[in-house]
Amino acid sequence: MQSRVITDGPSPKHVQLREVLAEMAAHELGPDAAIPSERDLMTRYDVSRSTVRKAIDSLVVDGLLHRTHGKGTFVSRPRLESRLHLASFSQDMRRRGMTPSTQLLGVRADVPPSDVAKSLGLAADAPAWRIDRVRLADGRPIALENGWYPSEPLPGLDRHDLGGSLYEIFADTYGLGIDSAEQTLWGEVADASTARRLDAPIGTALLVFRRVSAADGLPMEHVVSRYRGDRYQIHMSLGRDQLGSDRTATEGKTS
Amino acid sequence: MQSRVITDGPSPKHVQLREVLAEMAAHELGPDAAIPSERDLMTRYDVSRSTVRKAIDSLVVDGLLHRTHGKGTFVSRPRLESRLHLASFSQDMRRRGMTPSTQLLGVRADVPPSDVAKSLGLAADAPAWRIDRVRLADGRPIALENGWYPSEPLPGLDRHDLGGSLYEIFADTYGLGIDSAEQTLWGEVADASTARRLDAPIGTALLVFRRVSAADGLPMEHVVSRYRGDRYQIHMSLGRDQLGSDRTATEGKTS
DNA sequence: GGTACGGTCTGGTACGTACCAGTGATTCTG
DNA sequence: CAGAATCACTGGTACGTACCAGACCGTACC
Repeated sequence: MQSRVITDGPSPKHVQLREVLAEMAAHELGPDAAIPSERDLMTRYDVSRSTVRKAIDSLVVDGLLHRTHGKGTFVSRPRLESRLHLASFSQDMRRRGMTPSTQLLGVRADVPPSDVAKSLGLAADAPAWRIDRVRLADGRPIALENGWYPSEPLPGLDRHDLGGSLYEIFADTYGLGIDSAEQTLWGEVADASTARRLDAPIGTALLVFRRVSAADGLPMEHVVSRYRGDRYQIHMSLGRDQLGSDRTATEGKTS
Repeated sequence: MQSRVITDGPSPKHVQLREVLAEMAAHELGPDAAIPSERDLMTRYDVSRSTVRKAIDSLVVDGLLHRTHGKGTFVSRPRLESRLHLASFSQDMRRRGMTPSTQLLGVRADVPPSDVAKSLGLAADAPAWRIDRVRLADGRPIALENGWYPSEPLPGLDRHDLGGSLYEIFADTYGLGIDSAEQTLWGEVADASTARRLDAPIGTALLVFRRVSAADGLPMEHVVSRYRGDRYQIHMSLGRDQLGSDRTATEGKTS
């Protein structure tokens, strides 16, 4: 077989070589097979070793190849990456055959703490809605939510029924569809007031989510949710797909 | 401030430079700030430009820096579009500019508990490898791993260096590429022995992952990892892709 | 037979050089 | 003064060289 020629052209040589090698790895060679040595490749394609190494480097970073010092460079088996698919609280609960409900603790307009204001892109003294809720499944408390929502794009939010999905209210009443979010998850231990709200002992393990959601690039929500670690689990499947694009499903689960 | 000197030493120069730059980016500089130019760095640290570029390359790959042709190289704001790799403890730590390490607590062949045996598809009295490890970042304990691995497909596993990625050993030595996993996450509170291993107070909040991984449909791993909830966070970025199908990227993070 | 030693593959590190290609401020020119 | 040309930066590509270090194999030696 004669090798494709690498030339000075529209794309850099190392990119062309990369494509040649990726093609070779995917078709002519199988997983665990060795690709030609670097010195072999440089004569075969008439490029320098650094160009060969750069091409291989990028394939190694992408997980297509892996190197072993002294032995060679080999085709990797497709590696694992994951993307998560997240469902809403209500959806999760219903999927588990449980009935979700919400207990509204309070709604009021207030000036949020500076970090919240910053997340929401608000001026330091701008007011926002503060909404505190307890989420329940089959009547048992699962999570405590402390949310802040900018008041300017959401006039009269406090006059709505806040016992259900806020996202539905945003979409139906204000025409604001939440389309992105940043979420951070960590562990915490319940303090006295949180424990009381969740009807749990002080010191109960909690899963804490902080989520900042946006509609059309505008932050609309800053919410911290504290889930009972003993009643709530997150489950995800990590599966292989194709190189660089894997998907997973995630579900909340109550026990 | 005088620059740390880069020398021929135990670790390659580009690795040393990488650490220096990661430190600089994280502390002296903030997001969007420019790092010194490549030619500046090569005189400042007395290394060649290719060494400088190699150090920067790896930080770019990890998302810490980004380059703009003609303008410079800049510190990235923590972006969250990178993907979660399943065996990514080390990579996640490095991405945060921390140095990962592993402390092996013990390896032995033993008969696993029935639930583990069931997960791994083993007979009730079949032996398996039990591997206990503490994962550290910058020398501080982050997670405690208790893993079980079937002994039949993994003969002599205890003779390998278990201070790094087990997945790499599986792939390189046994030709077993992990290609799927089921993972469950919940909250817990540290008991006495876990607390001791993690050098944390009893009652510390933990994030607990249970993962069952498989290669070619055969279960190869049952591992429970307990992360310190105060030092480890998971961050996910949720974006709407198509109607009704959200995608996310996830990465581990230490604080 | 077993061990030790080279030789020779492999990839890993590091140097230097040269030139190309964006970016943006300065300077020249009409 | 407005626009074009220039220049001094930045990173991007590509070359060549040299030597180090791990893996493997064959051979010479006990």
